[in-house]
Amino acid sequence: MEGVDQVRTRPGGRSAQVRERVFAAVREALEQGETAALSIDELARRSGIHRTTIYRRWLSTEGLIADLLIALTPVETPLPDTGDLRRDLARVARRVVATLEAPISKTMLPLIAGTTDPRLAEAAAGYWSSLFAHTAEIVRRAQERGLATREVRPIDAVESLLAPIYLRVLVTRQPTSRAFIDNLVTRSARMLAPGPEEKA
Amino acid sequence: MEGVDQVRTRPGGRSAQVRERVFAAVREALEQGETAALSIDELARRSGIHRTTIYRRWLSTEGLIADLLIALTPVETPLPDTGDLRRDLARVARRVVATLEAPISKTMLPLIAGTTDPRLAEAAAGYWSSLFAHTAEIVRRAQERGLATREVRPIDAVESLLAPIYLRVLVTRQPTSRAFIDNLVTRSARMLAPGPEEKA
Amino acid sequence: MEGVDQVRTRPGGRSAQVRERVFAAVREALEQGETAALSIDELARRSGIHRTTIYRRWLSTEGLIADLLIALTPVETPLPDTGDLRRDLARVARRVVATLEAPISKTMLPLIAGTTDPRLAEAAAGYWSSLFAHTAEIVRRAQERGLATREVRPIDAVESLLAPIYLRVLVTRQPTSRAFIDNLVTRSARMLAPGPEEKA
Amino acid sequence: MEGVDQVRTRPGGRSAQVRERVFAAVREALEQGETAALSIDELARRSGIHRTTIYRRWLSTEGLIADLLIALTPVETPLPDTGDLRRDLARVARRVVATLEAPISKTMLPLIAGTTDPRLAEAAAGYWSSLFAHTAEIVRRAQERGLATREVRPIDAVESLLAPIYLRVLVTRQPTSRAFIDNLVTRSARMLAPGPEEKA
DNA sequence: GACTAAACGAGACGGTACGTCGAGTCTTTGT
DNA sequence: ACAAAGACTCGACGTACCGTCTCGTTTAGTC
Repeated sequence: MEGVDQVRTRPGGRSAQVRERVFAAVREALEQGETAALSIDELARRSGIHRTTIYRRWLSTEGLIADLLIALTPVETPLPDTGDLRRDLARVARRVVATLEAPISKTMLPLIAGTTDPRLAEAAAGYWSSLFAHTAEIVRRAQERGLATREVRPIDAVESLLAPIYLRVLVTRQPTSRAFIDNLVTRSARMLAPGPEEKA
Repeated sequence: MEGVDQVRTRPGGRSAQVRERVFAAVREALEQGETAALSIDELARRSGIHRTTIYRRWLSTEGLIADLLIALTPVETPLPDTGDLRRDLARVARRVVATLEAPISKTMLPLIAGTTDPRLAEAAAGYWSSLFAHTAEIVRRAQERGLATREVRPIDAVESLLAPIYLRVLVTRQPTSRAFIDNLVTRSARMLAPGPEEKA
Repeated sequence: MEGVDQVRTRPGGRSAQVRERVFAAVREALEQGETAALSIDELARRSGIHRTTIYRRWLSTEGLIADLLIALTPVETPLPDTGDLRRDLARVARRVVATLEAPISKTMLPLIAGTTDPRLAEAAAGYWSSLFAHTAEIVRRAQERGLATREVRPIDAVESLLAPIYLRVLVTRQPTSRAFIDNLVTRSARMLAPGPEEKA
Repeated sequence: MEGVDQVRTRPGGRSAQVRERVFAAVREALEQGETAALSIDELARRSGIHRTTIYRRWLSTEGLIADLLIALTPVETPLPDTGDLRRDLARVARRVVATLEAPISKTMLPLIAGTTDPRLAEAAAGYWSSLFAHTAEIVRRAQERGLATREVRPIDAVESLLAPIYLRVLVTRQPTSRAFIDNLVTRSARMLAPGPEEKA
């Protein structure tokens, strides 16, 4: 789980430091939303690491970001478990909104959406499958408690809950207001409502 | 409905022809998925229109695409109306999948997702709000027939139906298979299921 | 006779000035013998003209030097005509030595010797054929006066006179002393001595 | 007199093998006329010897070539001695032409002409002084037989004979045709023709 | 039908970034 | 302890596209 540069044979010392300094420059650029600062030239300038070194290790900006993304892969943050499915869903949805509105995501998402680099695409796919699978636990618990239908797979429910958020942020650029989230949770709750025969 | 080049004082003749030839080049590039061919230089080469002329009229690639996107705004295609909500939703979903999988969308979507150009963002927002509002008619009809709850706004139902498709195409790059669509429609149908008191 | 950029359509304007400033930088570098300063990057720095502009106009250092060389092509300097062939030859030889010992030649000759660029090779060939043809006049006059044999072509005589100078400067790096020149002239004089039957 | 790599402390072992493998790579590059293959990187690649090793032993490409040139210093090839000075001169001239036209010379000569490395310059100077001194024997014999004047030093005669060949190959890039050689020999013969008083 | 102003064609320029290559230095590793 | 391996800095290469500029040339619409 070392990222793309598997060949890292000399973990101690200069190489590791190079890696860190370049990553720092990338993070800085992402946080500031300065897409232009993600050019290799500019990253080299900011990190103090020479252009050719970056090329040698990562080949391209996208490889670099893929590598970084892997490091960012969501630590298994504890899920809300209030006993109330709606409340749990709302918390998760708000958390995702907060994440997507954060500068680093605002910058990164379009990059991921637009890339043709397989490494970056794969890293991103991994990120989301991991996030969704983890979050699905909420629905699974609700199913076990008889609070959610078993006719919808937990991971699909999560997809339906979160997809509209991504749509608004990435595509239609509509606001992700409080009211929108509430509405979204209501819809998910309806989708997950147990049928009459499941209530027993 | 003049597009971005409001300054167009001489609609007839050469100017119009210039506009068409450049648009044709843009469309061609989009269809071939050749992002590189969307550079002003390459468009100039392909269209036979001089670089400076393109700059004068559109200022940038994004302005150009915004202008084109406006022209592409969905003609009000007839909606399916089979009397069966599930079937109608499935048809719409499949149609959207087909559109998004088409080369021109595959190329354009990331551009839209990634742009910072307000004109392009606005043109895109207009495109989708128009598409969604139009499609919502299906749900509205179902509500009138008592086949769908009135507790979910038609436009929100459409959002929930289509958002996962965009998510998969743009972000997670999961397949948009037949099974996925079926599953999606099932979820939407559950969301729209009339409550017991609505059935009367 | 405008050098390589025959297309120069705007002689009075910026283009002409660009040309001059770059040439000045090249001349400066040649005179200082700083081969490294003949890199496009360094010439751009010194001339204040942008790298890409130089590439556009000359494609490479060698094209540039070829262009410059054409401009340097020997103005038809007056030839010595003392009535004494030996003395005339000596003067020409010394003049060539002086030219070759000048910093600009010292830098340029190896470039010409080493180039694979056809334009530079051609420009150089032109330079020398012109120089030799011009110088041959001395021998021609001597022939007319009966002071030199007609069995050696004037241009060959010049070649034999001057070639050892080039050999020493370029290849063997032996000194081109006064004594060497005298010796050289003696040899040429012997080569050109009229046969008994020509003396009449 | 082992060349530049004075550091060679272990003549029989690995060091000697390294030397040979690198030399082989240099020779190969010279013969193929691939100047680019004379870079340290490429030589390392071809020879299988590590870059740093080459740096340690020779410091630069030029040192390496100087070292090699010393090894190539002309074995004392037997001189023609037909009793006919003209014929002998012609044979020598043709042999030199053949040498210079050989790929290895074509590649090496410009390097020598252009170098600023004193070791390489010295090695080259040694090569030519040895070649010329050796060849001068032809003229010396002719003098002893009364077939050539004593007023021209043998080594100078050789210089006059061969210099035009170098001039054409290196500088003016004129052809070194059969006719040219004949003409050249004629001129040298005239230069060496004994005076009336020497004929006795 | 000639005139005028907008639009277009042409092409040079300065500028940023690209990705690559070779030179030469310095560090880590293995023996 | 030392040489091999290799990661690093540095700078040049040649190219692509950007956006700007100055000219000169159509051409559309008007008087």
